[in-house]
Amino acid sequence: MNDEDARAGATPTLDQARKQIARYGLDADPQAVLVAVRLMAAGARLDRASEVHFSRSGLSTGRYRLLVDLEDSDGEKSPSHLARSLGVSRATVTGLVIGLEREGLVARRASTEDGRGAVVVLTARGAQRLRDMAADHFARLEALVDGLSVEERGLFLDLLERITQRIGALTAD
Amino acid sequence: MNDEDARAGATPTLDQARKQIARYGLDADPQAVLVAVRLMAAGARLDRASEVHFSRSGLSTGRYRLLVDLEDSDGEKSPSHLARSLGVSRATVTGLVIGLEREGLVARRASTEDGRGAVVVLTARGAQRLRDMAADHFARLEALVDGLSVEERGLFLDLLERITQRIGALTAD
DNA sequence: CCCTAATAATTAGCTCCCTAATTATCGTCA
DNA sequence: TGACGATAATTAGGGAGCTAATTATTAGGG
Repeated sequence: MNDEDARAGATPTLDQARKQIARYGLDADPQAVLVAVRLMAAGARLDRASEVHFSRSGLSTGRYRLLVDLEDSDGEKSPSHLARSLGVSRATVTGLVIGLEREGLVARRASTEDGRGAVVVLTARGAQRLRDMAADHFARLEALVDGLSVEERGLFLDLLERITQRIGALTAD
Repeated sequence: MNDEDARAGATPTLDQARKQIARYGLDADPQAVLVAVRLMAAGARLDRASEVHFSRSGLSTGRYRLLVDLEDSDGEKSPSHLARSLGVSRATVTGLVIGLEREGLVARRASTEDGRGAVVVLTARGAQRLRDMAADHFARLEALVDGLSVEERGLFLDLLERITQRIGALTAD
C-alpha cells in the first residue's frame, strides 16, 4: 500500500457522502458528515503514522506519552494517576510500564503511603531516551503543521476543540 | 476513567508544550507542537469512540467502512481493491472479511478472471445492516460537528486537509 | 473492632491493525 | 515453452488498548 492509495482511502469525497445519505432517503448534511468522516480517517492515519514515528526510537505512542508524563511530574507518579492523565485505563498503564521496565526506561517501587499502590519512576536511561528523541521529534511535529500560518493554527485549535468536545455524541446512548 | 479525566489526558496545554521544548533547549514553536499533539490525541480518542459507536451495531470501524465501500461499488469488489480504497493492508482486509463472512454480511467467491483473486460480495443481510444503522449513524456524525457553522466546517476541512497532507513528515526518513 | 464498600494494581482474554512469510497464479521475456 | 519476477490472498505473530475478573489493602459505619 503506497502513500497515494492510503490517502485515497483516507479521504472520502463530498460526493460519496451525498450518495450514502441519499441512498437511505435521509436529510443529513453531507458537508457535516464529510467533516466527521474526514476527521475520523485523519485520526486513524495519524495514529498509525505516530506509531511508526515512535517505533524508530524503540517506543510506541503510549510509551512515549507515559515517559513524558513522568518527566512532567518530576520523574515519578502512580499508575492510577498516569492512567488518568494519559486518558487510558489502568490495565493499559500496567502494560506500558511492563514494557518500559523491561527496557530499563522506568522502574517500579511500592508506595510508602499506600500498601496497595505503586510508584513508577523515570530512570536515567528513560530521561536520556527522551533527550535523544527531542530534536527530531519536535521538528517532525512542527513539519506536520508547516502548511498553516500562526493565525490558521489558532483557528484550527479552536475548531478542533469544539469538535472534540462533542465526541461523546458518538457514544452516548 | 470518566469523561473528564479522559479529556484532561487528551488535551495537553500550551504550557506543557512550552516546558517540554524548553527542557531540551530547543527552539520549536510551542503552538505548532500543540496543534500536532492535540490532533494526535483527538484522533486517538475519536478512534476509540468510533469503535464504541460501531460496536453497538455489532461492527467495528473497519468492518463498517468495508461494508460501505462494497455498497459504493455495486456490492462487490476484490480484497486488493478494498485494501487500496480503505487504506489498510490486504492482511487486514482478510481479517475484516473473515469476521463479516462469519456474520453473513458479506460472502466470498473466487474471481472468474483471475485464478489468484477473490471477490467479496455484500449480502442482503449486509445491506440491511447498513440500512438499519443509517439514520442513527448519520445523526451522530452530524452531532459531532454541530458546534460549527457551515463556514467553519469548510474552513476546518481545508485546514485539516493541509495538515494530513503532511502526515508523511512524521514517518519520512 | 469487624464487616463491607471502594480503590490500586494486575491478569486474562478480546479486537483492531500491522509486518513478514507463505502459497498459488499470472505474465513476460529469453 | 520454461523460468522468474510481480501480484493475490492468507497465515503467523506482534503491539496497542479495552473490559471484566482477581487479589490486596484501605477507610467507614454499625
